[in-house]
Amino acid sequence: MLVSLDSVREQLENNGHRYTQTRGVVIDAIAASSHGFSADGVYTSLPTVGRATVYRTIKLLLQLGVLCKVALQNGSPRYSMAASGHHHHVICIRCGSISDFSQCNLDDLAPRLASALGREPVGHRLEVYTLCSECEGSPEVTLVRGGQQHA
Amino acid sequence: MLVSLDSVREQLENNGHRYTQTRGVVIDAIAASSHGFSADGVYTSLPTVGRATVYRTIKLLLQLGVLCKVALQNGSPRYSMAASGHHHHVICIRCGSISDFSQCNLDDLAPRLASALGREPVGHRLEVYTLCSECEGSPEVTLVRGGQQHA
DNA sequence: GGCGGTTTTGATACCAAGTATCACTTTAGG
DNA sequence: CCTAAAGTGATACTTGGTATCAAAACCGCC
Ligand SMILES: [Mn+2]
Ligand SMILES: [Mn+2]
Ligand SMILES: [Zn+2]
Ligand SMILES: [Zn+2]
Repeated sequence: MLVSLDSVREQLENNGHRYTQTRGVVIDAIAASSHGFSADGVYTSLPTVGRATVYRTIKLLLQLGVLCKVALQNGSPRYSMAASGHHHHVICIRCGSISDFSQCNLDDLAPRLASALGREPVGHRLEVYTLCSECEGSPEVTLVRGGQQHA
Repeated sequence: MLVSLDSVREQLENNGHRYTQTRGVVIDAIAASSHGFSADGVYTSLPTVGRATVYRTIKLLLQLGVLCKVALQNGSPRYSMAASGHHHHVICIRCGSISDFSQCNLDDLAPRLASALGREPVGHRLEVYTLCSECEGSPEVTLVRGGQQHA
């Protein structure tokens, strides 16, 4: 929803990949997913698409920068549509929903680290865990396989 | 090496766990490991100890705060002895060696995020990837299964 | 529309990093 | 030494993902 499907198509085609029927199905499912979906969730929601294809498509979209891969606090991987530019993620410890942020003073983190460490960072990962506003009041919901999201 | 084995024993016993023969063997292996070891590496280095026990022991040491678990850039998990206090990790993208840092301006990160997000962070993970000084010059070494370390 | 080369797909098998079970062994303590 | 509790390890299972490879889809060209 939050990303133009046509732009994903362009991303694919501009990089020598085809926008096939099957990829369209997967991408539609991803676009309809909540932030913080699992690969297995996409797979089980699409009985017509093979497991390998779902994982391959997600990997491709990661390479193209269309998706972000993040880790829940327990390490379990989740995906969400990539915001443009460098950013990080806030992840709900209960429902696994993901939101982006970039407004903090992390832009100067890299140079600070460079001087502190005497080496150039070539990348970093920052994930912040919190209880999202939807989850704050509801003590019932538990994070389940596939990533439980709010109704 | 960098941590007192006796203190690990105390940690265990103070928390109602036994310092068994087997745990001693695993902990010795871990203490002798370089920073950034893999569970499987410990397992295969100890033919007398069962796989489940290696993983269980590592899990226990994580719970006790004796070990840190970090992720390589590709997501593969590695472990290292925990420094005391809140800190983060610098990970070599080539050899997987891990060092700690805490001196950056990340202490004020949490409150900044709290106000930026309107929610309290309950935790965060920051991992910085770099090429360690040992790896900087050597174009040969490749990161292999189990975590290739410097000789 | 049909051809043919390239890409993609999906079933299957496999791998990596663990966890659940459960009978057996250790251990601490009396 | 006996016993109850804790720990161990073989085995099977799970989750997340990749390698293979024959079959299917795609694309440009005629
Ligand atoms: Mn993102
Ligand atoms: Mn550490
Ligand atoms: Zn939530
Ligand atoms: Zn290195």
